[in-house]
Amino acid sequence: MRVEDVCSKHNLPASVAEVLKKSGIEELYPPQAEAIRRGVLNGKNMVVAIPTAAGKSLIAELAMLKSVLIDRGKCIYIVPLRALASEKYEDFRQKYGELGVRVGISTGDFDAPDPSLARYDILVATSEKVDSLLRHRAKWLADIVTVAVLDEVHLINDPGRGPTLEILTARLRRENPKLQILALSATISNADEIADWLNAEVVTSDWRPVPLKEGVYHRGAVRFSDGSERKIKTGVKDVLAALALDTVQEGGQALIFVSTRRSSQTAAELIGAHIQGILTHQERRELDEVAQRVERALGEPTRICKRLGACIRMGTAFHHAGLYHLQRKFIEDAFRGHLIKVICATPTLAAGVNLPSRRAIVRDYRRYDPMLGQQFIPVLEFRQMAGRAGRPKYDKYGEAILIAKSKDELEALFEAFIFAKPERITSKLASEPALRTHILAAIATGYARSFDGLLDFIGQTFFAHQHETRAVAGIVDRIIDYLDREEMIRRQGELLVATPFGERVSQLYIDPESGVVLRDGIKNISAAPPTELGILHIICHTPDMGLLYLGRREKEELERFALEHIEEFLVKVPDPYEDPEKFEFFLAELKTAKMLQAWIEEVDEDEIHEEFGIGAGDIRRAAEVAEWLLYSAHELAKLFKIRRALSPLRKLRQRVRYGIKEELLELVTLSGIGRVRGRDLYRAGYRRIADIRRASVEELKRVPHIGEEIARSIKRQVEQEFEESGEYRNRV
DNA sequence: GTTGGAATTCTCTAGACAGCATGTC
DNA sequence: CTAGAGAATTCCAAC
Repeated sequence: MRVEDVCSKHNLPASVAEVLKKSGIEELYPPQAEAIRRGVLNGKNMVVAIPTAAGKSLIAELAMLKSVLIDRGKCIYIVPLRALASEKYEDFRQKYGELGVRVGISTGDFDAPDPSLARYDILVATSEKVDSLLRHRAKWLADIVTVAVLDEVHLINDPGRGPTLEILTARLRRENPKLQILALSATISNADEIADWLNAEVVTSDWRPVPLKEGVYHRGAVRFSDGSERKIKTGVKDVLAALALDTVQEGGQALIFVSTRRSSQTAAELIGAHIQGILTHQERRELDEVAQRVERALGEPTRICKRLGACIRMGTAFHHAGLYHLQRKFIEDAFRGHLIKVICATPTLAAGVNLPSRRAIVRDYRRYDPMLGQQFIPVLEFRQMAGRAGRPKYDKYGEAILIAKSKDELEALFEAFIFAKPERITSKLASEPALRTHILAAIATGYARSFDGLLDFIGQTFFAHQHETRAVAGIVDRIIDYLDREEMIRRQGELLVATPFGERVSQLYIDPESGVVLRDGIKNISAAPPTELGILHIICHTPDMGLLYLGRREKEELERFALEHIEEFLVKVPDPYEDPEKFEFFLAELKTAKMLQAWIEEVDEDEIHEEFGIGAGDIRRAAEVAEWLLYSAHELAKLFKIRRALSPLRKLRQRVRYGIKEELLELVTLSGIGRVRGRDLYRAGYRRIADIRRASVEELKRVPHIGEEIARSIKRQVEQEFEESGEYRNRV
């Protein structure tokens, strides 16, 4: 089926076909053609469950273009990751911008100036962001959407985030019954069940644009499921290095999936030692540039940065969430550019951005679970890793390889992964934390106003499709009691109404439990001003804050530390003997709070890495969440009129945001000035905005990390400020 | 004593969404 | 209760 014919048949302008032709798309893939035949362009709902890279997105794109260009419709494209959102946003804008289609993006870290759909035809957003938008302007947004795309719907299976996806889908549909829903999924075994729920057609297929050979390595050879075999004879002893080298020698690349960050690092180093030798001079030079960029991604290179740099110079890299996101991006780009030959990654890469490779090696197909020990990873996850194999246009076929250590294991791996059916997706909505949040939101937005209304609302979710709605009646009842008791809602006869507290908690997008913790914490601030540690601990006590891993040897010291600071905590410290488990949690909270404190004391990232066992990426992520919670605490303090708490919370929020001591707060209000440059300026004697106003651009340029551009920019800013008000802000 | 390597014991374990108001290094 | 990789530590032989 040709794109051109599809366009003319469905009244799409010929320019659409031209635009797609430019991206190399003229002929539709079989699953895409199937979707057209089943009526995606006639407004049919559709579930598309096909492998990665089999062209799911284009199906949705055609449907969106039809809606936008012909019916003046508005579309939202919902993804599970920010990185995916920006990838889609760039892609859509680049491809369809010239058709006059206005594309916007809205995620927590990157928001269009006005994410209202009025300005855009297609809005790309994360599911939580869409949920949040619905909470702020419920009806209006849902009203105007004509096409909603749920990318990676199999995320419904995720206990933490799946419920959000169900809820927002149910809300969008109820608000606009004519809404066209397109659900895109990896191959799963119950796509039909989801289709049934959405009243949709199903397209399932195993078809791939680049054929995939799946096999298991054992004793010097890979046995593929099609019966073929490939001997690995590189002369290298280490199996992993041999498998990588084998494909690199023939001009391919390899992605290697391991289960821990540590493994990814050691594997990248080990393989690098073998790859290094076959790099050309040109490649070495370019790799060195990449390595330098990675090392300079954040101020002074830390130990991890240097290790990563060393790997990159050998043509390999490790990739995990401990890295700073820019570093990850550099690595991904260099791999796409065929420069980096091998990436050793944790599962980050399996579900992340598009990054194909000729060979995908799954070394660790087990993962540790604190409850259950080592467990096989889900087939679905293996499929996503394997699906990365095969670069369109470059490789004749892709190879996905598991590594067996014995003959028995060889057979077992074929059974457990290669021939196995992917799991069934099940709703995780019936969990208390998930329902707590969404029930409050439903009441706060007036979407449901009674017990029956709530059940009715839950009745439209995937959960109700898989179970009886009544199965959650008990939990719903308990949650209503809880919300009532904590004064987030009030009962007026049968009617349920949100209090201002409940409403604010719902809009802040925090867990109701977090709202309670923050409220009680700040109410405990007595006459004496709270300490940094006390506030940071409250933040970490909240279920929204992820906690750092508590090492065995750290406990004693933390316990001592807790005792020394026992006066500062704003909650009752649990008794280690009465409730050891709770006490463990407390220590983990304390460790996390200490880490944030180190961050705002401007402790070297390298030192934080050493002491707390986390990388730059982890620090930023924790700081980001903490900042959001500090803002929330501040808002609640306003609501409850706890004046004493306002200023400390405001200051701390800014400090956590930038990772700075209080003395830099003023400098950091300048755009372009953050943790590093702020400290450099301060050290050079520029401690206040007034100092900068007195300095010349030439003088400022002498400060480290400040060049012509930045110097001019901050000069401009301070002068402007002067003109505007005659004095500058003292406030934070 | 020192050194280098093997053997043994010990330790630790993936990922990443959200507010708000504008810009990190 | 579960498992395996990698780091840390101990052990031991050869000098």
